[in-house]
Amino acid sequence: MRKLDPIKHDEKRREILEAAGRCFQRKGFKGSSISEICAEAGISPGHLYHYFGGKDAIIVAIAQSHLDALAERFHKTLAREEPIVDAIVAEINWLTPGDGVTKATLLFEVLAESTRSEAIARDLQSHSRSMRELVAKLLQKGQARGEIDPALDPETTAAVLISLMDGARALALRDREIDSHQAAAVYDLLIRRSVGWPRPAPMPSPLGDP
Amino acid sequence: MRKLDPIKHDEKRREILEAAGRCFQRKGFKGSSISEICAEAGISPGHLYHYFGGKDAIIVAIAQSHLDALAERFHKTLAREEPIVDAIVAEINWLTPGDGVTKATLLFEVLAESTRSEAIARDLQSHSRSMRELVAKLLQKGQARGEIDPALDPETTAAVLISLMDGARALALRDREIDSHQAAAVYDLLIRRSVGWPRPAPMPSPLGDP
Amino acid sequence: MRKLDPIKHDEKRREILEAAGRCFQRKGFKGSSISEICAEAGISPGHLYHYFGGKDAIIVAIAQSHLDALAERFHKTLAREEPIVDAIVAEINWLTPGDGVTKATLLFEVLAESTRSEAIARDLQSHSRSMRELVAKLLQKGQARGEIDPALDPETTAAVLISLMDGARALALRDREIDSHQAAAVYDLLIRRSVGWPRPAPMPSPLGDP
Amino acid sequence: MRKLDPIKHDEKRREILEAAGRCFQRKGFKGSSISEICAEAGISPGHLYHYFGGKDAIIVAIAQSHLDALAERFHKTLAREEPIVDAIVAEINWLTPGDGVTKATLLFEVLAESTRSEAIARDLQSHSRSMRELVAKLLQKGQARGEIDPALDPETTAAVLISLMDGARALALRDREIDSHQAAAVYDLLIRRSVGWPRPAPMPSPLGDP
DNA sequence: TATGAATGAGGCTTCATTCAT
DNA sequence: TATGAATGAAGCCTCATTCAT
Repeated sequence: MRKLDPIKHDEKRREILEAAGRCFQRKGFKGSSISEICAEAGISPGHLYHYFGGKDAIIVAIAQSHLDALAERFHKTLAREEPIVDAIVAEINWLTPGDGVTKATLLFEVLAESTRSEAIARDLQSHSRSMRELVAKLLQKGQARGEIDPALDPETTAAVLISLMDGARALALRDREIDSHQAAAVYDLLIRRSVGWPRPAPMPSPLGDP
Repeated sequence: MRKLDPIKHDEKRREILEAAGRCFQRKGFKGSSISEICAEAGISPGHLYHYFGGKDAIIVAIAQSHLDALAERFHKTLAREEPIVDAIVAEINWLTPGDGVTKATLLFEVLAESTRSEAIARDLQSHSRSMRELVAKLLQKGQARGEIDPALDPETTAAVLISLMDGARALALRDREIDSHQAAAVYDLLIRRSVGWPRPAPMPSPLGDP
Repeated sequence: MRKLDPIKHDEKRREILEAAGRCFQRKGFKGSSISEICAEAGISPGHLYHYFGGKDAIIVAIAQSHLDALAERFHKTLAREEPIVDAIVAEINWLTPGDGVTKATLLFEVLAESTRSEAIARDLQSHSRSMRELVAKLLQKGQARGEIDPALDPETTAAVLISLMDGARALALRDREIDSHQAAAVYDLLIRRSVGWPRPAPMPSPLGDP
Repeated sequence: MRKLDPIKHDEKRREILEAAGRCFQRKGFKGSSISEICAEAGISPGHLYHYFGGKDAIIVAIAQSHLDALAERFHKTLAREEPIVDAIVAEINWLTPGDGVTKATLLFEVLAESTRSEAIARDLQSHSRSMRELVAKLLQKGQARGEIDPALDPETTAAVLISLMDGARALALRDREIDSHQAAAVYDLLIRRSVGWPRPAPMPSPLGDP
């Protein structure tokens, strides 16, 4: 009846969300049942409905919180004030080790679900927009400093750079036999060579050019 | 006495698979029910089990056939005998128009499911491996011709290039407000600058450098 | 907070079991559907699964409880401390009236099912063993008292005597036109003459012998 | 359209019936599906309906043919013209070896089903009646010859003796650890002592009586 | 005679959700 | 706040049966 402790309430909500996240990672959104989530969270099914309006609400909340978590990670990396290119490379480096599968699953779940759920689509897009704007701003700063090719449209380039991270996640699932450090090195090179400025000098052709 | 046309049998199987594909695209693997699929295919629920052992078998078959379709598209593009870089860029260009959402959904569904289904994981990886090997071979050819940076490891580079296509698909869902042609141009530039050889000369800074 | 009455839980379980027992008696194990059982028990189909893991679990539980019931009846009869032979005869007498059909059905269902279900086979055999051992002990006592032929192996004889009760149940189904009291009298005579000791004197032939 | 060969027709029917019998033995009446039976018989489901009106018809036919087989066995034993008591003992001896389980299953299936199917109930009772009458006649003959206790009602005694065989089948399922030969010996003794005439002299007490 | 495609009802079970306590 | 009993719709699948060939 009375809100005894709104802080505890939020904490419980978070606990449930974490339990749900583990379930969803293992079995997917539709594959996880409310009772599985309750078991994982150690609460009763009835109780769960004090914290969430229904399964869809949980899914939306998980999608949000997962996107939040990714954004937060990214913000922390950016906070180190390195050149933006280094930050992106660092993110991709973080993705590549063996637990890439685990890290990637939920995002693809969210991407797929964004196709069906208007709410998730909105979340996804607003998150992406804010990350994109952040990156764009840094790119502009880099352009001002002469570190980034000024010919690039910051917004579009930002979107593409971010999409590279999704690609790296896909790679973790697709090519489990590819050495992750080598892959990271290729990404690094790919990014530096393409957006960097002044463009790195062409390496002398191994065949020798006159 | 009369063994009835195994051709018709295969055709029906394909029909059902197509119906299932449409459902899965709309509602996802777990979100599509057998009866929805049957309705879409215009058959009775019982009948479906003459053609597939169960829902999982359908999902696996769809995953396979979707990956096959993607591979086939890619092969066709490669068959044009352009430089590999152009082929990849062309693929990404194909992805970018407005129906990108539709084109992307099933792949993410498959990526997510590969986390849970051993069979799908195997399919995904073998498909990826064969695409990767193909691209790697072309990269080597390009290196021999002096079109591709010889410093790059072909296999790893191939994996990364392919992952760019997945990234482009993610971009279609994430950033629906980004102009797809501009994005394609950025991808193009990104790829050419990084793997191309002889490295394109640094463009003169638009700001003018002394 | 409040763990709800485990007693009520058990009671409900028993209620469902009783409903299932009635269904199984009417239609057999495989012939009774979960929804029939639910209707008989007055609960919803979903609810049944809070109490039983599945239909097989119900069948096993019914088999157990039916065997328990038979054993209990037998124990009560034995508790009257009559000679063992009288007890067996009394049991057979109880079986013979017109409702013999009803009484016999479930047992044959269990016997047939014991062929297919390892769990039921185990139950059946452990129940039989314990009844057999009980009877064997009483036979030994009878042998000590000179009431039972000491040449008989108690264990084997016990098994055979118990099997007579199954036979009597079969008779109820096979020969509905046979007078049950007469049959009981023949069983009585059969048992007394064969295991009794001192052997009853040969009756004088009614035809008279010189 | 035309009955090409009524003999072949009957033969096929028998083949199907045998296949069905094997299925029913393994899985029971309700537990065996038409398609299992078809697979076992090596025919198509549609074809089966040229020989039988439906599953129930097959069950009834199997029940009949199983009862027929049992009766035939019994007739053959009786044809040896031994005393009736020896014949019954021989039957029980045949039942007791280790494959008793296999031999018993179908009969219990039939007994249980006779509770639900009027047709099977009729079959069962008419078979039992005819066996009973046969045995009764032999008992009367034995009484005339002074081999059987003349005090026994032939019809009722016959029913009871036949029920002993059912009991022996139950014993095979209930008490798999009981030595079957010993059990057979006890049955033998049980029958001889009870219906035999002149009654075997009381054996001297092993303890010695004054 | 023989096949196997086709049906649709119904079986078992799971699930999201609600409600009394 | 917390429980778990309770519901009934729906999901996957199997089945007996029919029909065109």
